[in-house]
Amino acid sequence: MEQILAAAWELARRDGLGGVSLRELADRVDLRQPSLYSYFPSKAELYDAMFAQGFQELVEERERLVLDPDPTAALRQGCRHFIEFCTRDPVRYQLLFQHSIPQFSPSERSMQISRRALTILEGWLVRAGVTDPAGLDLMRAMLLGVAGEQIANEPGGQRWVQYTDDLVDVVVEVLRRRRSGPPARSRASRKGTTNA
Amino acid sequence: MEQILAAAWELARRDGLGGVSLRELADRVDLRQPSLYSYFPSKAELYDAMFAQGFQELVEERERLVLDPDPTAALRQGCRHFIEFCTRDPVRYQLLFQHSIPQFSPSERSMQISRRALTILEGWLVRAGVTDPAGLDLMRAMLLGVAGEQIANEPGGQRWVQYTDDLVDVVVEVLRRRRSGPPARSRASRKGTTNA
DNA sequence: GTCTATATTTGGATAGAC
DNA sequence: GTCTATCCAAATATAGAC
Repeated sequence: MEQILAAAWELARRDGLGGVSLRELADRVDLRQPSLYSYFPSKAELYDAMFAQGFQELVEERERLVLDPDPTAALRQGCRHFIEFCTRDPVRYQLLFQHSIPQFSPSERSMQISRRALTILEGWLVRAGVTDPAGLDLMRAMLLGVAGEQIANEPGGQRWVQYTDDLVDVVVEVLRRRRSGPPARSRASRKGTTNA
Repeated sequence: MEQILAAAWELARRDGLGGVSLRELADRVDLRQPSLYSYFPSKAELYDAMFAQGFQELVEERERLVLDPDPTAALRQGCRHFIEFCTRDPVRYQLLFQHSIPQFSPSERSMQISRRALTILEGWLVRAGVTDPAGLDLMRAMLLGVAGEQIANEPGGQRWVQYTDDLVDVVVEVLRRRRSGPPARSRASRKGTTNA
């Protein structure tokens, strides 16, 4: 079962997520194709297991991180790890963070694991003084944006990744500004906001 | 031909990009399936035409924008439009900005159109005082991150979109800091940088 | 350019014996 | 749980007449 999942990841890395075929998957683990149905009632459930496993890995790696005592440094560290986690395995990134397999949507059980990962990030943010829920949204969007561009345009490189720390700092700063600063500028009250 | 592309987009929105079938596409335009091969030598070329059309739309919409005289306001405006452009049509976003059809990669002709779109964004940045090439990279990453999260988690909503202006400010701020600040802090020289 | 007819491949999934 | 055998559906693509 573990072997099946491992082989599925291998195939996904070679042929793309959608290109995983149960026939070849069975071959890889020395089974006949129908035998896979003893493990997964459908292909969608295979994807679901991969999804759960991916987030499980993220959670475990995050729990294993030895974080700096300084909360801001710890946050930077956690964010760098996340970017590295994404770029390390683009296919996993695709399954976990892009909804690129239309016939699959994660089960409730899998969603719970993904929420555990999110909760950890939230903890880092709170400890760094970011309590605004917007902080979580912004940070996620930013990190996924950086990871996505890095993967799409320069897999394995550093061109985007190198800015992670700076981006984290500034996002924290913006959120701090929104909290303490002048009553957050609304779109309407700002100069030059009209579109088209 | 125009009709074929329009029908293809409709199908893509309904069944996903990968789910576009030439049979049904032919039906929609009152043709038999093999007749499509008079228009496109392969399905990949159909995707390529859609890709080119999508970026063509972006370029034209950008050229039609009436921008604020203040360069920073104009930049924000352009970025807001981009986010709106992405969220308006998630499938188009997927084809243009995620590489989610493995068997397709854009032709040189299509890439040229996409580069025209990028050049416009670059112009906005330069006029707003961002000349560092990293500015373009970061801005793209941020915008795609926001659009992606918005589409994935709350299609049609504003939860992420509302931070667009702030993110633009973040990017500008990061670049300003790197330009003027102390000789850009390297990862190694910073406190608490060790991972794991 | 468009048609009919068909080739060819490849999926996921099921039935039923062992 | 695993197998053999098979089903069924769907897809892209080609051949050749009109």
